[in-house]
Amino acid sequence: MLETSARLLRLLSLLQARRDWPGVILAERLGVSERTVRRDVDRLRELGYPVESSRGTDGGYRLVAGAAMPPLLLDDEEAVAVAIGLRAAAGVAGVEEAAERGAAKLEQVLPSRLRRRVGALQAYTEPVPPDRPGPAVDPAVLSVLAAACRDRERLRFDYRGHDGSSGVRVAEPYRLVSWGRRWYLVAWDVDRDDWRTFRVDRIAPRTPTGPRFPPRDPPEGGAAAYVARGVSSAAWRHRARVLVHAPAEVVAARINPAVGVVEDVDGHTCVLATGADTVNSLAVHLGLLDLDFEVTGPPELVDHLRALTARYARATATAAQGSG
Amino acid sequence: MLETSARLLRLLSLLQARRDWPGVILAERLGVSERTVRRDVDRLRELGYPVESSRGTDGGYRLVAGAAMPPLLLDDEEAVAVAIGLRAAAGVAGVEEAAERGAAKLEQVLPSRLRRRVGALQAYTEPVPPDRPGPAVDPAVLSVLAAACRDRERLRFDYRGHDGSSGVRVAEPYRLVSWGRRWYLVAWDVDRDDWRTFRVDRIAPRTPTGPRFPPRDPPEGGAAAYVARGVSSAAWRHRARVLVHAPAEVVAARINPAVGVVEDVDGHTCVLATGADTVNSLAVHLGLLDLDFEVTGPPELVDHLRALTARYARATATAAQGSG
DNA sequence: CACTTCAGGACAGAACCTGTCCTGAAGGCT
DNA sequence: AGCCTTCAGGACAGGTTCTGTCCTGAAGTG
Repeated sequence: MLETSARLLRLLSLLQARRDWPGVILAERLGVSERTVRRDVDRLRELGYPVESSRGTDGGYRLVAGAAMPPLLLDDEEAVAVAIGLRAAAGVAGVEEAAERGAAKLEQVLPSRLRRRVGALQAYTEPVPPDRPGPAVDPAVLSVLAAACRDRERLRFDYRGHDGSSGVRVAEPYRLVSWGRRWYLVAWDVDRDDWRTFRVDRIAPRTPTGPRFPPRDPPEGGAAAYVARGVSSAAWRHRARVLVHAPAEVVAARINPAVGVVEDVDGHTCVLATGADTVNSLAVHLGLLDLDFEVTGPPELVDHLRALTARYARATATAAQGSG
Repeated sequence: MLETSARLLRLLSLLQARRDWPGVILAERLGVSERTVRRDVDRLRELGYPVESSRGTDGGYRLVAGAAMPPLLLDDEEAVAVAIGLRAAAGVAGVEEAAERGAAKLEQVLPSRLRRRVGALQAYTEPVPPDRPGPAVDPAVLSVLAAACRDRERLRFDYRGHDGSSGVRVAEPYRLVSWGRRWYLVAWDVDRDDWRTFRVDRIAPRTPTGPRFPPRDPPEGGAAAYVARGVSSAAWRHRARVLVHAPAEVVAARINPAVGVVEDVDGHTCVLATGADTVNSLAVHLGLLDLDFEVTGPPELVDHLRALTARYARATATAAQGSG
């Protein structure tokens, strides 16, 4: 009977909406006998959607994850949220194609009143156009790498250099990190006996994975900070080591870890190793520290700081002297 | 027969995956007669999921949006994308609760191999914790406002001021804008005869909506820029009008529109009206212009610029004089 | 006009569904 | 241990639905 099919969907919906349902409540909600509810639960199970049950006080039924994705029964608000979210997911490396497909699938069936709401919510949610996407990353590769991280299994993979050459690397993976537009793998490079960061889009894993390895102390600050330091500094065209007249922890608290590394000197001064894409950015951002500092090099930074000093001096030359 | 239910879900899945299916192909895919396919299509229709059809060459069936959300049949990759997207959607004002519910619903049934993939993809996708959420916005209010914008219908609403008072406003809505953690409505205020920006969380719409109105020239630069100018400047604790020794278009090209307004003076100088939360930020960011400028007030800014100048001068005092 | 496709009735035969009634079993609390 | 809560599932009668086959009708397109 068609009502059987409809009821199965409603049952699935109820089971998705909340964890535990006693059979008698389900029978009330579905308008059938408890025996029929038990039959329906069996039907869901035969369809591949596992329904667990427990007896006794506070017993009941609950839907759990099985081997297959069941149909997703969403209410109006949730459907809107999924539509919004799929738009956002389209910008995430590794899932953009699936997100586009999912979005198309959803929009095809979204009731018009919900589609209007999605349109409203999406309007100007991201007023600045997203950066162009990074290199395509095969989701299967990400999956393999993620599993190796979790299971602490040694990896062997072909790794393409930026010059096009390729070599085999052996590594003990620690974490995957999404930074900016790219995915990175932070791993212990077995041959180099040190931590390394690998671009995921340059990795071609070899199978099978290798033997398991014991956990290792992670890089200082964790994988994200490690990648951030390596990636940002790699991108900088201008670098400097600046003596700051303040304790290291004060300086560290004022900067984003991606901006630089702070090294203590004598407890009340420290060195900030930092950089930027332009010498002006570098010079100006030092001002954001709001702390005294000294720069002795590189020469072009010194020159620019002197020019900036002169500009700031001219800026206030016509202002009244002193102030209340 | 249980197979009827299963087949309906498979049919729904096929119809969601692609636009047009001739009946004979569906019959092959589902392993039934074409007559049964027609019965199944009728069953979907009775369940509230409209299936359109067309006859003749290139005819076939397609699923369209109806009054209700059908079950969403996602493949593995799409399910991962939805899970990722719902996490992202949880940060969007107006849908965070529904997104959390949707995410919980999905994770409850996501097969474990997909859950691991979601975990991998989400790892460090947003290394910086999101700002605390803005005021709750009723999605129904957003929906009403969005519909009024689309249909160009005059609105009447109760509007709470920041001091708690409330008054009735009459406006011709133009756009909804999400800026930072809040939603804004940009509308023509009928009584004030000018554009205004309204905080959506302070709006209580009155029904019914009013008469339609003809389209009006939008605010300069569009609604988002309009909100950006108004909102950023409202938040600034320190403001300044700075004379910049460069043409207005050069200066405008170097700043984010949210940072300030540029007014031409004489073709080769202009005034930048800008601001920041701290006097140091204001002072330092003027340096990012990389252009000569003059500041005559306010006094605390002048003082700080002089202090900054002295700091920059000290910074290079020990460096070698001159450079190649 | 010919070919493509969907729409849907009629029929025989097969299969399924439901509510009722009942026994059995497991979990938790006293 | 006993009692109460819940799920598990068989047996049965009665009723309903489903399927494939066959067919006519209709609409769209070239």
